[in-house]
Amino acid sequence: MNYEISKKNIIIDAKDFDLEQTLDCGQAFRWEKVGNNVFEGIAKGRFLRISSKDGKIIFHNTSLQDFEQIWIEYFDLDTDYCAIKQKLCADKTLSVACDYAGGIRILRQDAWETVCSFIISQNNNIPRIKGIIARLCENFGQKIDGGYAFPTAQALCDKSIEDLAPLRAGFRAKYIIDTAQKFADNQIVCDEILSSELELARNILMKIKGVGPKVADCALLFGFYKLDAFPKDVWIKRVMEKYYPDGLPEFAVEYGGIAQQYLFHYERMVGKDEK
DNA sequence: GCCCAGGGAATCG
DNA sequence: CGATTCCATGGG
Repeated sequence: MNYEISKKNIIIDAKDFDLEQTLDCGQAFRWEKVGNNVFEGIAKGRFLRISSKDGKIIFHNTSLQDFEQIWIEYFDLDTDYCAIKQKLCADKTLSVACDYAGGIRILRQDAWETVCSFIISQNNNIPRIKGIIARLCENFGQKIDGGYAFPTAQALCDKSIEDLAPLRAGFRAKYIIDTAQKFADNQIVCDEILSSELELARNILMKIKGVGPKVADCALLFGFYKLDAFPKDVWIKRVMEKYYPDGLPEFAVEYGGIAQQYLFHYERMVGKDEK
């Protein structure tokens, strides 16, 4: 990973990395756009301000240690997205979709945080999901420099539905508590899921109340880095009927999750363009 | 199989 | 403006 250090900032090439596409695409819910090409958020218990300018990405006020130990992994900077895109773009539709959304990177987020977040995401919209998660962190997360960390499973496992009332999470509150208990007492072991193949990993996660196929696949893609996980929401179901009635082309399956992201945003952009 | 849960955003009339 | 629709999952 090539970088340069300028004052307290770390700067990299923004090749295959669009901040807005990556941070505002519904894979993570704790990033806020605070200006043109400037985002702030908290991940892995750290606050970060990150911006882009003139083909560069700038990690503000970041130590080399945090960059190397946290952010390279989180933003998946050692993965060659150019090569993956080349593979996927052999398909015509994917090639067009890639032109719209080719700057998306799949973040390597915390597994527990991701499962919990996508349970909250079910039957819900992004602004409200962000609100519930923000209140979850403020109420139960550790105070850190710049905000609140995502609460641990241990911090939530002994809570009642009434305790979670301030979140206004609705019927999802009971699922959050059930999930926290399963993570806290090792009924769910992240390492087992990480080392399992997609189908098995899915079945493990779906033992959690509130985790169906869609939530499981989102968690596996965004929290367990299973790039072949292919979450099917209503948008993607439409895309599949329209372009791939017989399924994704075989060569795209191993990177199905990345393809899903390109197609998802392509379809939504086209919808907006038509208006 | 069908309806509902709990809520706010988006869209419609 | 108010009314309606949307959304993923589990339980009755």
